[in-house]
Amino acid sequence: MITRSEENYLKTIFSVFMQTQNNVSTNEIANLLDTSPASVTEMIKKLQEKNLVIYEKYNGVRLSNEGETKAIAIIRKHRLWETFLVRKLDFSWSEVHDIAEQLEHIKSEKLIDKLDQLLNYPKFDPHGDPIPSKSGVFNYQERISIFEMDVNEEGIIMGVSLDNKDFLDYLTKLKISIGTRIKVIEIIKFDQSMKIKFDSKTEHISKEIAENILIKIN
Amino acid sequence: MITRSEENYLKTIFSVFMQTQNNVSTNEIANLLDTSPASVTEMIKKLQEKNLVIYEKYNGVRLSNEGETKAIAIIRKHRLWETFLVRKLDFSWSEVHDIAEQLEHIKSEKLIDKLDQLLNYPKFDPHGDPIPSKSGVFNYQERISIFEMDVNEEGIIMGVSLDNKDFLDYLTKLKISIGTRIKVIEIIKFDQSMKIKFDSKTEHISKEIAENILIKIN
DNA sequence: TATTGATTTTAGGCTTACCTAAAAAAAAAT
DNA sequence: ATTTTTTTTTAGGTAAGCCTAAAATCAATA
Repeated sequence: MITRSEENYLKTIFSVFMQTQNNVSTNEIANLLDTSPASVTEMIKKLQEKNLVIYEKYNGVRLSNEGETKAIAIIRKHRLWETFLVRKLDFSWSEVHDIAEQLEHIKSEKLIDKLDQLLNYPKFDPHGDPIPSKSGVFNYQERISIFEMDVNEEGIIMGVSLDNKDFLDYLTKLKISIGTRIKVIEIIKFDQSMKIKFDSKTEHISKEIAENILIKIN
Repeated sequence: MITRSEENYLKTIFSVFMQTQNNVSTNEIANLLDTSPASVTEMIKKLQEKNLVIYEKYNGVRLSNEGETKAIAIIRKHRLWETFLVRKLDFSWSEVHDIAEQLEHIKSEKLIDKLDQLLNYPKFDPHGDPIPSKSGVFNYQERISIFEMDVNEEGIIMGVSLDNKDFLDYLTKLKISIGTRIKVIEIIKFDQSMKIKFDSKTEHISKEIAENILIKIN
């Protein structure tokens, strides 16, 4: 049996490894899970005992195949629950993260299969992140941030790289959501803020905002 | 903050007290929660510290008003989730108990409110048990077991008093469900088994089965 | 290359929720 | 009314998952 805490470690190691493709450091895990490095070392040893991670002292950790399978299953559950909360219970995309953090630990394969079916086998969650299939396959979509776009370039918003309530609420206020087609009008050199056009109106967004909105280029 | 384990104790104390109207004994809680009497004593003390129970050594325990409010909220969550699983995810009534045992501990008032709304504020769960309202009010329904009925008496099935998979699967096989109108045809003195008629067919059920099917008398 | 600084691990503790065994109290039976 | 049985509590222990402080190792720089 895998505990809730172990699941959180696996999920964290998975997502950091995804981004860096490098062994994940003790400190980084500690920061992300808001715990002490000492606790992380301890837990990593336990996960190693269970053959869920590959670990060498002072050299960071990465998931074993078995650990990766488990991590993907948790991410699948998290994203399916988020999709359910938004689509069926009318939550906004800024509210669902914390609830899904709890729901992702519910143990019932059948429940997830039925949820998947109810939602008609969604490929992306409300934030535009891919939902792995039951067999663990992700439907990746090449995306870049608005910040990486040039003046006059156009794109369709495909997701966000930050799951923070204030950020998402601000996007909602601007009426920016997944599927919105945008065009870069101007880039202000001084602070790297950007003027963008969408739905026939122009808005001015900061660098921080631009960096966290992801688009697919045509 | 109230832990998952504490919630399970409150729920257990509540449901036993409901049936007996007496202080609940340490042993009984231990049996129901499949734990040792010593652990129960320990936990009860903790709940007393938190003002969730009223306890006197060697004299059993009952819930305080605050404890009762908490217990009812958990039961509400459990029964709403069961209703959701059956109605929206097509689970059978025999499958939902264990999953709801997990889901009932999810902490989000808004989630429960939205679930309640999605299900159109149900008053009874799939087993015929009342779902307390948000304010904690139960919609009681006087019920007796088939076992208490006399020959030729009729009634409508309103629920079951046992949430056991084999029992519920058997009822499903017999095509007995909530709403079914039945009539007692014969009572076999020897083993107290009963012949009952419903949907224009006659079935023979044991005492154990009859005791756990609840009807409302006309 | 030696030293400084950052990271990681070890050592020893704490809390929660369990446990068993023994003691104490209550209830039942003689 | 005393003894026996049952129930409950106390005492002392365990594992999981966290902690801090100190030691060990690694990395960076003089």
